[in-house]
Amino acid sequence: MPSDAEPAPVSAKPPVTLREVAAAAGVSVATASKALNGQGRMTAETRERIRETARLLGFRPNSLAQSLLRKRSFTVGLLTNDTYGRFSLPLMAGVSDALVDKGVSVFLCNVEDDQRLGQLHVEAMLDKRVDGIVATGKRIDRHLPVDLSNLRIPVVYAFTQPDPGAVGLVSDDAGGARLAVEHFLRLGRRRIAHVSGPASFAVVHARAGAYRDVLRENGLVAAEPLLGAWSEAWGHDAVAKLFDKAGREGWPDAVFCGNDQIARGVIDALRERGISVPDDVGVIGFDNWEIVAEATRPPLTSIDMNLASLGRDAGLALLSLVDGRPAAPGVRKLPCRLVVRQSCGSPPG
Amino acid sequence: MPSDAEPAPVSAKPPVTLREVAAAAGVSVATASKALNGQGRMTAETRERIRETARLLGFRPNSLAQSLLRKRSFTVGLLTNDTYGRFSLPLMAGVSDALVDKGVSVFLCNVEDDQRLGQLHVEAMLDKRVDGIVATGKRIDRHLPVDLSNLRIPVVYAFTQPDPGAVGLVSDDAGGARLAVEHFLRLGRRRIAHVSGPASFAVVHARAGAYRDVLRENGLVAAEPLLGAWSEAWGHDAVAKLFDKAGREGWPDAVFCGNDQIARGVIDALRERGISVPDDVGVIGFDNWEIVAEATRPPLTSIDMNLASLGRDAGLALLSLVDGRPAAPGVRKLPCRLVVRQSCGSPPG
DNA sequence: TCCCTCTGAGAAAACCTTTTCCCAACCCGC
DNA sequence: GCGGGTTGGGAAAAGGTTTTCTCAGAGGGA
Repeated sequence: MPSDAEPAPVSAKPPVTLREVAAAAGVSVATASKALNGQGRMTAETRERIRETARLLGFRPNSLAQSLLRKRSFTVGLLTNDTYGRFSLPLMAGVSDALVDKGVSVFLCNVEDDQRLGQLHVEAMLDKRVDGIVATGKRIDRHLPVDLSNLRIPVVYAFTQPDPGAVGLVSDDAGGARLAVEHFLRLGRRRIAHVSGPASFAVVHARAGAYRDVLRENGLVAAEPLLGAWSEAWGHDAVAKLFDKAGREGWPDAVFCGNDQIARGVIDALRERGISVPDDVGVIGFDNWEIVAEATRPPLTSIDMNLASLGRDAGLALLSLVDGRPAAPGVRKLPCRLVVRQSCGSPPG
Repeated sequence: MPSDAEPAPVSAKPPVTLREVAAAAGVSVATASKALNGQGRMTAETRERIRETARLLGFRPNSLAQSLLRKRSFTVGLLTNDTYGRFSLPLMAGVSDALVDKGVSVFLCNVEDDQRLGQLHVEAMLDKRVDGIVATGKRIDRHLPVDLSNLRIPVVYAFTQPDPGAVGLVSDDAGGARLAVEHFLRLGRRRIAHVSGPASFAVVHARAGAYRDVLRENGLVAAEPLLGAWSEAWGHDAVAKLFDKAGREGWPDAVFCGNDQIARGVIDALRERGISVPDDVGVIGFDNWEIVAEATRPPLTSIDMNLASLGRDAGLALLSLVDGRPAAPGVRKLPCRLVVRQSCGSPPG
């Protein structure tokens, strides 16, 4: 067997180093480095020759060595406790998106609600010298089970409770609720009910507050919000409470729901009662969880929290901090967006 | 103002190095390193003193420096094109879980279906000297938009189409379908229909094949599977096709659905027709997407693909390869699991 | 011819850790 | 006291890159 037929074990071939490039180009590593980075002074001819050599050899600088020297790893950690990622994943995608273009990679750290796991991940990240951390979670009003307050590196909190004095980004839930209720009002709806999740969630109060405010500003009285669970079943129950009573004229003509699952339950329960959506009652959800919103009959108008965009902003804010540009501490609220489908009908006339 | 009141800019304090530990303990860095790693020979007293010093100073070895030397970064990349992560996220959590305990961190790389983005992420990972890559996606029968076939590092494919000769892990869809159909048979159901997704998906054929096989093995004739979309709406339509015909005796007494959304549509459509689930018809879904399966009325029995466990296996397989232990190439199928809820009823009698 | 300045490029330190080799001192038996 | 083995610990190289400093030579003016 001719020896050149022997398949080279690909995995054994080490990456080409700067030293090899320099040798091939007949210069020192210093010159090679400078040539590739556009630093130093040399003839254009020399620089181009080195660059060409590097290209030919497929040279790529060892990021580890660079990081060691520059004290910047171009790496950040993304901490989350939202295993099933309904909220986290778009957010994570946003963070990653914003950073990959700047050559920054993202460590995924799922800490569940486990202190030990959190500790483990944070230490691993610190050891790997991440430049910063984005902390995110499934609830805006809860801390992750880790203490990030005394780290040597910047931390940005996105869609989770920030430490005091830290930089946090969350959705503007009150603003989102406003969009929903004002949409109803524009459509001529006047008897607007609000069905939401458990009182233990801060967002429930933020949204209910805005619901009341908008109605009051328009000279209407808000009904007491119905608080329950974040589930379809609660949507069913709420409809029973709202509509199973004498006097059709007392019925709401619109229901603003705390999330899309509740809205789905509401819509299904209304259909079962022969009440038409959107003709008799308009329904708006929250979260714009497409897979749910598009499966309701009719498809659900909903409030989108723009989580991907929130993630991008968080990524950029972190980068800013890493680069030493100070950011205003405190919580910044990012606007929501109304996504109109068919559960509210058209304006009258 | 006394100078000690001046708040030290926390972010400026650099991490403590081995050199500092050595100096504080009055030994050389070599000795310090050996003391902390349990290498070399020295008096127990010396070793303990160094360890204590390190603990006091909060020394943590710089992973970058270690990686540079060991040519192992204890870092892997996780490539996915499943932005909304219904399948990816449990899988990713599994990979991360399996690896964090071994000190290995995971780079999250969302490539959408974008070649450029894929290229960008792969190069970033290679530059950062990841030890290996787990590739995953939203479809078992599609490639990611990146070429991973000639990398210097090992690659494991999980829940996505592997390159020829590579190591791949997927769910055993045929086995899962078998579990479902056999469950129906155990419950005494005999006229079992199959409603599934588009014919363009490989899993549709795998599951349909197993459906036919099990029925044949039991001396029953399989109806032609109804192929459509992965949606609730298609579940509704399919029920119309199956049940809106003369002769109640021709109706199925069980429907095996290709995913939980279809199953949900089927259950809703049956209820609207006054057909009882599970009394008249049993329904089984696929994916065990809890948020859907638990919201159907009655809650949906479904097939779980054990994706978290698949992710763990993929992580461990990759680690194996990284450590130089060869793995059998080819696709390994991991068993699914039947999750019984209330949509199939109890055994007769 | 001499001195000065500028140009192009290299040597070496630095980043932090691990590991190999080496050395000095000590103990033992003879 | 001496040779040999053992013990405790240090010096130095290695890993790949960047950056600062240095230097040789060329060019120009007097």
